[in-house]
Amino acid sequence: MTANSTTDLLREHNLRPTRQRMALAALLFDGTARHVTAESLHDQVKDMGITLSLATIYNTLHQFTNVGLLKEIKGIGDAKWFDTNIDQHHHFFDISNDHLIDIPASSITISHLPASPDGKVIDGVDVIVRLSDKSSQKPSGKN
Amino acid sequence: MTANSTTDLLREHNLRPTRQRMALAALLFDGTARHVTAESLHDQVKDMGITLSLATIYNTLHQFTNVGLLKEIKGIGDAKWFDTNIDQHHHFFDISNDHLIDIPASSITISHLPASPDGKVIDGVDVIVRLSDKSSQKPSGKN
DNA sequence: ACAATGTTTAAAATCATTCTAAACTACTTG
DNA sequence: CAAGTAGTTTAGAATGATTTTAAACATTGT
Ligand SMILES: [Mn+2]
Ligand SMILES: [Mn+2]
Ligand SMILES: [Zn+2]
Ligand SMILES: [Zn+2]
Repeated sequence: MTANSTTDLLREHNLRPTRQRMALAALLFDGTARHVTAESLHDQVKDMGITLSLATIYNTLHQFTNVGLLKEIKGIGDAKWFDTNIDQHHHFFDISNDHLIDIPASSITISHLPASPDGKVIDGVDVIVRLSDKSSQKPSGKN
Repeated sequence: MTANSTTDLLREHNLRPTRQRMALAALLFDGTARHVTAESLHDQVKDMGITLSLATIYNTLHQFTNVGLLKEIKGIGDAKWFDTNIDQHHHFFDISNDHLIDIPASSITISHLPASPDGKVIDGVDVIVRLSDKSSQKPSGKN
């Protein structure tokens, strides 16, 4: 991704192309699916020798989310995650290394969902499939 | 639920029937399905005129979880929830009032789940169906 | 260049949760 | 019923993720 297309991306979303936002947008929107936390992103930019405050990371992640460039995922581990895949989809969550893997909404079928309570409407469905290592077996009933 | 059966319940799980644990167990294990956070439970006992510290609520919720009397639910709102329904099941989450409603695992069917990555095994599947009020429509494409 | 507005940042604040260590209570033994 | 021991409760401090504040700084339009 060129510096120029990153500038355009930001401008198209009414965000000034500051040094900080350029760095983060270049990292995030390189075309590959990414799942980051504020901390993981902070560490990633630090590793590239770029210094920017954690508050800016939070600001920027929220701004990107507000303009529809990112989606927020809650309920994974202790921190909030941000997802460059903004399509409605689900996740594998590998608890052994805190990694998220996308599951396209189309590759999962949920049937027999009970009717919503009266006056309520379904806003969305989130499926999280927890993964662990084959070796570290869950304790079974008898032992 | 009698005071005595609450005592027995605690003893069966090697927990001394203290005043605090008796009050919490009586509230939680009355046979109805309950979803609580530490704060909501704290407020509930306070309303009954019982005083006990938030640290004790946390301690007790964890102890009850450890002995299998409760199940912890993560990923709902900002706080941890504890569930008196310890069977594997799913949830409706009403975002307008922060209420959880159980969905029995048997009343939902998930098919076509992609294969787990190599060396990984499925540890569990959590489905959260977000509910909102029929009136408060989500903004649609055109308006 | 100038003003206006948007952005970044260090530092403080917030909020849920956990930890610490001292006071207290329940259970056991004599 | 002591007294001892182990388990429990609690206030308050600590933690960790996130948000807020307000002052410095950068970008944009004129
Ligand atoms: Mn960091
Ligand atoms: Mn409270
Ligand atoms: Zn994703
Ligand atoms: Zn439940």
